[in-house]
Amino acid sequence: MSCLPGGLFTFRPHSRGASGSACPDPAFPLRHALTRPRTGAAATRRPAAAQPEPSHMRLTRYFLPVLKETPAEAQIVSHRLMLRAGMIRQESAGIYSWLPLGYRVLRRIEQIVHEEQQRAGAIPVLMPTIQPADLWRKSGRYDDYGKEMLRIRDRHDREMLYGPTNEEMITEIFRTFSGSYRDVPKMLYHIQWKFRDEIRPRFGVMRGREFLMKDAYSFDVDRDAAIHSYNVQLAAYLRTYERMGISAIPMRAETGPIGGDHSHEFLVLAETGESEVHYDGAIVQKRLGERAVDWDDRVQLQEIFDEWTAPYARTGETHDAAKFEEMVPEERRVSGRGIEVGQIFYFGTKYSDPLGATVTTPEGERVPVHMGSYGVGVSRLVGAIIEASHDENGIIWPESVAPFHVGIVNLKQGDGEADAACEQVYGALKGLGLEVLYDDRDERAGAKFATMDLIGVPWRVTVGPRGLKNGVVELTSRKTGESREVPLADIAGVCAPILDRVANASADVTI
RNA sequence: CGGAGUGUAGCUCAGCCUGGUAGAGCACUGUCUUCGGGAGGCAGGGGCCGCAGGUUCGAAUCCUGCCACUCCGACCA
Repeated sequence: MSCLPGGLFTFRPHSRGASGSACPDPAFPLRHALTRPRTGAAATRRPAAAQPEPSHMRLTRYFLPVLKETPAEAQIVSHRLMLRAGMIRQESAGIYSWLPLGYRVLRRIEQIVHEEQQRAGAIPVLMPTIQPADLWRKSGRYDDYGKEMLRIRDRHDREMLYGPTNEEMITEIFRTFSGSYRDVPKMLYHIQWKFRDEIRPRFGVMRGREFLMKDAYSFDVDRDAAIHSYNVQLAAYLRTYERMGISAIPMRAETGPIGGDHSHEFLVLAETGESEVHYDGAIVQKRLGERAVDWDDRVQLQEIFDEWTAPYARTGETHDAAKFEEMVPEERRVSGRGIEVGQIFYFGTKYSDPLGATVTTPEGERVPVHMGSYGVGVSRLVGAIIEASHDENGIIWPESVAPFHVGIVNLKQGDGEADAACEQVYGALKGLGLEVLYDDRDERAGAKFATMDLIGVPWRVTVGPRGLKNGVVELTSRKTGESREVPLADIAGVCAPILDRVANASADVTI
């Protein structure tokens, strides 16, 4: 069996249709907005004056090929909505182009993963997509991997492959440059495109052949140290998913030949999920929130691990009905479906042994390093978030991953007063540092509303003659549908909290 | 890889059974009327009917082969 990230994230839907669960958005920003002081990093880190003006934030200049009708091939809701919202285009079975809107979301998710990995102490690298076959012969996996591995030959007839995962390569990198206990602990990660030649790709980006994935690898001198690295990644994942506005529950996973309880899959609850899940309903409410984490504190990280793994939460594979009933009071027992969006794994010396990745201990003994690997399905998350957060009109993006924070709908394009008011709102929101999509097309109101709903922009400012007569515009939440009139001059103040929330958890790191 | 389908305009599809030189809606262009939830009229543009053979006076239509895509299964585990 495969215990490796390369074997993760297959997807099989259970049912079609309605939305599942996403974390509720943070509080509606309208209340108290005018009196609430600006807080957080955003106010200082994004000087408005330094913002260039990308012209593509006006819809007439953007590339947003939305479809009114649903393409025939899309079976599940996230696939349908990604096609309709002009996020992706299929180029071959399981292979997609990311169009501007989809690319924006993908980059946002990727950025959050980068920030949280680095916050937790992992170091970014980038390994190639193409690998030599010899490396895989060394680990013995070249023949094991089968037809899922895309094998190619270069002009000199050398055997190469498009990487389905990178354990071999990262282990070689570590082995080459590290030899002492002083060189550990180390945690390296990369976000790279991978290819698995699935027999039957389906469900859009949820189970493509080419997919973007974060893989982190930890190197430690012994098991205890490796378990700490594992706990660090678990906490980092909790932060990562919370920032994306989704609830991904760590569930005990199969550990294969290594044994122990150190593999967890993170599942987003959604009715269309591929995995059967059983869990203590109380865990859904748990939040790491703004808890200060000392990433070197083994005790604290162990406590976080214990806190999140104590409640019963398992997939169908590891489910134990008797234990479930014993551990969880009946009213909190929940069974449903989930989409796997990450997996963390401690695998000891499985690769360091055959590949000879050792360090010398203070006592002069050469020992193989203890490793773990930690995957996040970056491109898959785009689909998973949509599965967990949509309605009959389209996508409902959590603020943190939304392609645009605010959309402006001009109800009477070409009308001097409406145009001027839109420009004023547009300028004010951009000035804050928010990313704004201004629908300046000469379209009817209904078409503009439908587009904004479909692409899931979390906040919409509606500007029309009716409101302007009273000097107000309308601010509407995509998620709740709740609206409120805002004096034109106050729009920036009212929207400021959005930026605070979005930038709130953003770490001071660069790639 | 087994089974079942589908390839016709940018998208959703009809036409194929029963061969006679290609259609609708949406989208697009122009125009008029509309204008707070995907409006309506008029006038236009757009297709080597997946590819290659074959049958026929004549093929989108019938036959053969190939290719691509989709669905079910197996696979992922």
